[in-house]
Amino acid sequence: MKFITSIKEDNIGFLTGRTHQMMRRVLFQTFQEAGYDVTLEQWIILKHLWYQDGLSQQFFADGLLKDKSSMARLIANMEKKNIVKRIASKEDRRNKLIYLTEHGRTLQENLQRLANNLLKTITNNIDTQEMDTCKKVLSQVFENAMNIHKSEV
Amino acid sequence: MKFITSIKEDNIGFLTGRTHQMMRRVLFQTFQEAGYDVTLEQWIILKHLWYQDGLSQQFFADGLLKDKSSMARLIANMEKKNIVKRIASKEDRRNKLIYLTEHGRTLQENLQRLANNLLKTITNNIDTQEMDTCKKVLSQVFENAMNIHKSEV
DNA sequence: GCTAATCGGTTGTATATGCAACTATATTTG
DNA sequence: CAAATATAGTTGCATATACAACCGATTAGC
Repeated sequence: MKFITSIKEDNIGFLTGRTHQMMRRVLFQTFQEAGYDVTLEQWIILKHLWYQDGLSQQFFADGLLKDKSSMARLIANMEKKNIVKRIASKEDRRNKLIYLTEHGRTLQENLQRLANNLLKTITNNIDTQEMDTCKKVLSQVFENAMNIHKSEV
Repeated sequence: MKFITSIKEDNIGFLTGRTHQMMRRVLFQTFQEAGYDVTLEQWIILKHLWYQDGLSQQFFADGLLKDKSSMARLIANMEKKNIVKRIASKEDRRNKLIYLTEHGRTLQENLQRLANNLLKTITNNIDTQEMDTCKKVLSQVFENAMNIHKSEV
């Protein structure tokens, strides 16, 4: 895919979108080339499951700010790939709790390594101070946007 | 949609994704509430068409770093809404040139105003210097990611 | 000039996402 | 306690995205 410089934008919205999209692609590509069919979104879920599993779909939907239907399908795809399994909670049968499968657990080490290396490569030539500023600004922009989002409900 | 603080990440990839997603939603919501059924992606195309139309799908695909099939469907959706029309080029009959419809042209003033106001609100409390640093870092991250992307082709 | 390679676009398949409507299961309330 | 309300999840529909396979038009190479 070629990059033609004709189209330029420098507003923060465009830059976050473009950067996110490219990072998303590169991460997926990195996983694929290592033989793992795992998307960025699945990987984010996995990271949390490695830390703690047995949480509900709704928990992830709330925590990651996605619609519950988006989360349902994301998890369904992961179940299809035998990375996770869903088990209805006995305390509250509405909840479906997400657990790693054996296979899902084995992915941790390699995916983590691949992702860490990639992040290192991608942020290698960037000043730490400036990166922190960037993160701070992004967090503030995010919060501002979320406040509008909420207030318009 | 509630925000549960249980899930925290502070790596640049997660932050750009989350921020982009929220800005995308809020922009769409703002347009919708003003009576315009226009997505962020459609709006980006529109901005360039207002500047210059009669360009091919492939031009936009290259310039915005999307697959040509993604662009084809994005433009098709805009055509369905009668915002743009596609006309095969006479010089090179492979090219489909994108033109604004009358209706598409009338959107400019209001959408631009809505988007500008939104951006102002969202970046209101952010230091200009820090915003510039943020943009610089995002651009660098983007380029780094793109170099990996290209190199792995 | 003819064949091969390239290019622009479309379509099928897959993933991610959100809204709305719906089901089933709690919880709240009168 | 029964009825109303709230919650978790699923499904239909719509959008955006990418890859692969394909078609038709154009260009390159011999």
